[in-house]
Amino acid sequence: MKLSKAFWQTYKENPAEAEIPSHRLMLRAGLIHKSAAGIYNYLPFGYRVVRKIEQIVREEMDKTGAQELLMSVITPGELWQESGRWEVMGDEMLKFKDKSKRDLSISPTNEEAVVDIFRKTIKSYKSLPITLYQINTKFRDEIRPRFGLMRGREFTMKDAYSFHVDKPSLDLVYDGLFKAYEACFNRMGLEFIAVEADAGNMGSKDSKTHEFQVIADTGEDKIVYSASEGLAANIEKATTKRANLKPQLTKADCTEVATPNKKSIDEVSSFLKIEQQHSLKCLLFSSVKNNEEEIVLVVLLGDDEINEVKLKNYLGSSHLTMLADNKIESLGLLKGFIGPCGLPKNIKMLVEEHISEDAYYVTGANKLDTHLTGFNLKRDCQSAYEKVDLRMSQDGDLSPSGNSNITIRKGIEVGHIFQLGDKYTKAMSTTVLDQNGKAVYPLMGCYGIGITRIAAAAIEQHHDENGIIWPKAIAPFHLYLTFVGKDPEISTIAEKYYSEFAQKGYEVLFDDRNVGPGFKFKDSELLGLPLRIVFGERDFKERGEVEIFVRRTGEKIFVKESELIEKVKSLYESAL
RNA sequence: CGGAGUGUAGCGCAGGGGUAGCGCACUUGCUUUGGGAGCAAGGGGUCGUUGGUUCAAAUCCAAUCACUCCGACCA
Repeated sequence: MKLSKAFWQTYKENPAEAEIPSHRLMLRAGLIHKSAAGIYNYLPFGYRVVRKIEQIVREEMDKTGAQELLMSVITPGELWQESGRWEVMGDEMLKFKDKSKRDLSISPTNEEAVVDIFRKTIKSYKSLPITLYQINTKFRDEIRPRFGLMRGREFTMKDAYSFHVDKPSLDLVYDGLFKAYEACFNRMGLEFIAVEADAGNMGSKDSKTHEFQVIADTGEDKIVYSASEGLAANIEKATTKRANLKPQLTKADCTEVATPNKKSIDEVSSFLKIEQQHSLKCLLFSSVKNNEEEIVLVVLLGDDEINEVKLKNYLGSSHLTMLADNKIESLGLLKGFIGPCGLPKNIKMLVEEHISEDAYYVTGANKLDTHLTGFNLKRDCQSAYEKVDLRMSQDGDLSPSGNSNITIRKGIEVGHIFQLGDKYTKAMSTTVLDQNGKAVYPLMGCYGIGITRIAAAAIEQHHDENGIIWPKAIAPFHLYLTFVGKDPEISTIAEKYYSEFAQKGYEVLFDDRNVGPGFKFKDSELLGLPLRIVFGERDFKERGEVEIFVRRTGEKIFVKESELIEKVKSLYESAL
């Protein structure tokens, strides 16, 4: 590609709308344009990256025996009504009507559509297992789209669905796709971790589910990680042990103390001069399950945070929110002085596992400006309670065995695989005949990769102050080639090598623009191709040397013209 | 949806009742070629939209829309 003919424009200034590196750099490097909030146009150079990512995913999927198809972007409403998700998906699903008032949606995901295709074709266990996948546009009307391609509303996803007669078959395919995902992200040169995840409302409780997280500081997910124990889990799911826990075991009477206007754990503990871990934090939640509301009191150590995902899973609630202030008041409780004693009857009480039944704590007295000291759960609490793991893991925690420290890293979720069980086949009355001629609901797995999000994640992980540093497998071109100087001889020889490299199979971006060298260098570094080759009047005419610049290391290597092709070959092959 | 903020040229911004501005980008010419060049000449705007106040509104007021950021969602 000759740059003088390319549809490409870079920007010197940072766009005001972009906050994180990938978004900024993709806009500055002329890869994408915003069309509306969370909706982007992919410009030619940006689309090349997307296509490369797609191609790697396609190749690895094909290797597993999965078969590619393409489902319509629009899914008829009746399929969603059949599975029961027309309502469940809520505002996230873009719904509309056609001219005959039929309900339609722009697919946020395709379980319903693929089950419908499946059931029209497959009738026998002999056809199973089978895995179908597509690479297609999805639309999710996110509550808050942000960070460019990182959380767009419209995005490209690879979504795969597998069908099985039994769990061993599902496990086998699941593990195969797990490995295929690892292969994809390795080929793309991404540092990632596969973590145990929360299934959300996708699968049943015993289903396996893993997320593939690209490690990056701007990631929105937290990963709890311990290499030595093979622990890697999304913080939503992770169970870890507290380090340095020193419960207050000296026997004490349960006494009321005045704590005028001291409401937070911070305020109370410093007022009473105690450690925060010797106080109890009491939080009220409203949990909705089967359309019935239940009020739940959660008791945590003072310096712990609640993990709402764990709470929601434990309660099996469909909606979970912190109880609104006016509702707390209507229960006769006082925010800031809530405690486990003297609660209204219909409140369910959950106590975090790390709270010791032998220890004495400070907690709210359910009385204005008053706390209790010397509170012991076994002795002083009248209500029944359940002990549950509900805390958010913290940096400095220990692994579940207690033998090693964990670290918390931030990640960008680029892939997620689930075992769905028979949730959708059952809901949509889809059966196949097994060996005994009996109709059974096939089990399903589903497997997503965020294609366009990967482009952003790769930049988050690989960039510097000058621009993008593409991993070579997904760079829009392999080589950037240009010349510096006015002499026509120098541009002619550069152009000759442009053809020569192209003939050898490289994708070459030839910068033949009539602009100064600084301009070319800045643009090339912003775009971030792995290698830059420069024919400079100075070096080439005086010493017959050509410069090769390695974007990732910043290294400049000078070679004789005769060695150029070999050197580029070896540098390119060894590049990440 | 709650909270905060921004809308003026393609991009980044200034201006603040009376003539629409700057830098970058763009066009033309000449010069320039190893780190986003110089000179000269140009093109480009319903100042987000609608309504109000006023002799006069980009500017004041109101409504509305869009976008960005912080919280519940997810590839």
